[in-house]
Amino acid sequence: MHRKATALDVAKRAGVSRSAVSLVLNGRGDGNVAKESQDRIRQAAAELNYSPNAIALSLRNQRSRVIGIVSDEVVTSPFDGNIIGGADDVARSRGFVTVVMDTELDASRHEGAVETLLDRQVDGLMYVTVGLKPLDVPPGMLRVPSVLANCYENIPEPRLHHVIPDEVSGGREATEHLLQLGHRDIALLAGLEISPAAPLRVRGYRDAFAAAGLPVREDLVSWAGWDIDAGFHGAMKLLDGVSPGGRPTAIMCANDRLAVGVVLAAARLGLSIPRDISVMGYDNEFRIANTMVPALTSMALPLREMGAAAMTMLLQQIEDPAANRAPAGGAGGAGLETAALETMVPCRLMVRESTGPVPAGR
Amino acid sequence: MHRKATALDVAKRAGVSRSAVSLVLNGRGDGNVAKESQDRIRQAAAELNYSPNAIALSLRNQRSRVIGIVSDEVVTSPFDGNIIGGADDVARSRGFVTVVMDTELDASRHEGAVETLLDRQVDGLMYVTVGLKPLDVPPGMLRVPSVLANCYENIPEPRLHHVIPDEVSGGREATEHLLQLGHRDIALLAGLEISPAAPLRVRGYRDAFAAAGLPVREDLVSWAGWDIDAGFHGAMKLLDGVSPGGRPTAIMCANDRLAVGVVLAAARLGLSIPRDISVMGYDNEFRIANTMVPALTSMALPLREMGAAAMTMLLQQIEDPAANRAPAGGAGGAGLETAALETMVPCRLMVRESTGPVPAGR
DNA sequence: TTGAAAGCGGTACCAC
DNA sequence: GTGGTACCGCTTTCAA
Repeated sequence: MHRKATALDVAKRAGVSRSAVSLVLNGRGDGNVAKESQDRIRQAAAELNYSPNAIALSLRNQRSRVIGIVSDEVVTSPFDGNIIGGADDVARSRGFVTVVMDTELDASRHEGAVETLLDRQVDGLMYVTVGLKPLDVPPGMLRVPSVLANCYENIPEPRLHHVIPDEVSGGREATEHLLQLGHRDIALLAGLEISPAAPLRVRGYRDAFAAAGLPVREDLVSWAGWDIDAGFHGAMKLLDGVSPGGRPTAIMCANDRLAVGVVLAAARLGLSIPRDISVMGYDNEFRIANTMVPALTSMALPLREMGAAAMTMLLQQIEDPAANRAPAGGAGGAGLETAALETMVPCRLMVRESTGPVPAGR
Repeated sequence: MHRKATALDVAKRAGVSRSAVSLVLNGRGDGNVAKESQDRIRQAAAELNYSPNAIALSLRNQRSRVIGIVSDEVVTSPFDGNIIGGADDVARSRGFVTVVMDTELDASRHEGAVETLLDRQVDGLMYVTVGLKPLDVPPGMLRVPSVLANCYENIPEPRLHHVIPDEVSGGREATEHLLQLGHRDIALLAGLEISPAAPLRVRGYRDAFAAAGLPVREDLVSWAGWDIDAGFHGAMKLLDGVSPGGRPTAIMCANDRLAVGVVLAAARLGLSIPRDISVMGYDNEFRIANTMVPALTSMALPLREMGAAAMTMLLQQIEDPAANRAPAGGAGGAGLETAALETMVPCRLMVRESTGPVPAGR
């Protein structure tokens, strides 16, 4: 439990000055320090297990090579953690480390988390949410390079870049998958209307029908909720007591949990999936979609890609401050700043066993 | 986007010295600084929006009031995030902040994460895992106060305190719940034998039978796995084609996902839950156990309590270095160190709708 | 080729 | 009651 070795300890052991240690260990030894001294320094450092004090470095260099990630509940909820995984991959590959602070959905803590991180000299900030949502950006985020992942500024002139999934085409491609299988009576359990993602997925559903020149059966579209029981009851309403000819041949769900409920309802009713009815999920939740019986066809959110894209933009801003930020309402701008970018990452269709051709005769 | 105000800026504006600023803003003004100066200092600080640079503070004070949390995959997996939530609650209430680093199950990154945190002067470290498991403690953790949550040192003389759930009594109480409902033929889908938690839950199951003076039907116990499909196939094996009199009246599952599979299988077979058969989950997974149809009776892991308990022990060590750490193999010990403690937190039974009395005639 | 010294932003001790 | 100054660990400039 000894004090950690400092550069001075290394210098003493090698019989040189602190400056020499600094130069050598930062690769600027050649031309400045004698070869012999270099070897002694490196050896002393190894023997003492020396690594520089990152705090002192940050203070001196005014940058920390740390990226702060603030999240509403990515750590504590079961969802969307891979955004952070993807972001961290990119950060590490470029010599940065990420630290995460979770505010457990308490909006009053967002700003404090940002200030805490700022006081510790983070070089950049990333805000990540569970589920697509608008965000009131904590003011501190405007003081350093920052990006948003899975959320966006809900104002006319956004100031920060953001990366979100392309929910409309996700919804459209999911629907197209079913249309291609011959389905026409495709019910939609649409999540909750007040959530930002759900209406976009519904729009994609409508777009697919429109592009195919087919009408949407409005009686088959409902705002169900997001959970297993909502899927169950939604499916019962669609299927229970309805004649085989009258019921939908496919049910598209706004997430996998709804789909679990649908599959459960179908089982209760003695309906076989996908023979009697196809079921489509959304989110491709790990260890749910792929382990259901039958395994769920689902639309995967590009979580890791989103995190990676957001981190890439952030590091770009940090390392090339010229390409920095959008005009902040016009006042004080240097005039050369670029507008805030919206990056939409496409979703990926995962075809599994819960979808199949439309039953004969339909 | 100006440089942040420093104590010197405040001092100039208030017409005093840096020392005065420091004293006043740290509450030691009275008796040292004139009331008038105090007011001017406070006002200047407010006007400049001054907050001290945490990096400089850490360097000066040799402590940061930051707790580093390293995890194998709590951030990026769907599980056990509430351990961190509970830990963070306690840390914040005592004026510390937590930062989390997730290594995504890559053991080669554990040590690097610890060193990174150590280089940033964290005052303490906590290691958190998804699922109970043994841990090779990264050596760096022995250099500052540290605790383990949901994991433990698998060696004869552990050096760090750890907090884990009481899986044996969890398994026992779950089984007792079913026994009390009159069940005797209770199947067990036991997870995976190689995972540390599963055998403990099984032991609890056996303990409950033993305490009741009842025999365990070994043909009903199987290592199924952890996922929905495993639960489904396990249940089919127990129920499909078996006469009503020959099948178990209850199925206890080592987690909720298995239970989902069991419910699904029962639905396929036209069996009603809990009328024909009771199903018991484990973990009380949020938005799975409580939203299943029927809602699952489950054994809740005390995640928040575990995190809170671990953080409480950690802060205790930090603030009272006397009560510091267990003997590290005997060498160099000062003789007064306490042994590493194991804290077991009880699980909580959540009774819902998937369990009921044993069917008449059984 | 090397070492001395300044400074990053604070705190705390010590003269005045 | 006040301000000067050393120091935390490191990098960088400059003089020797």
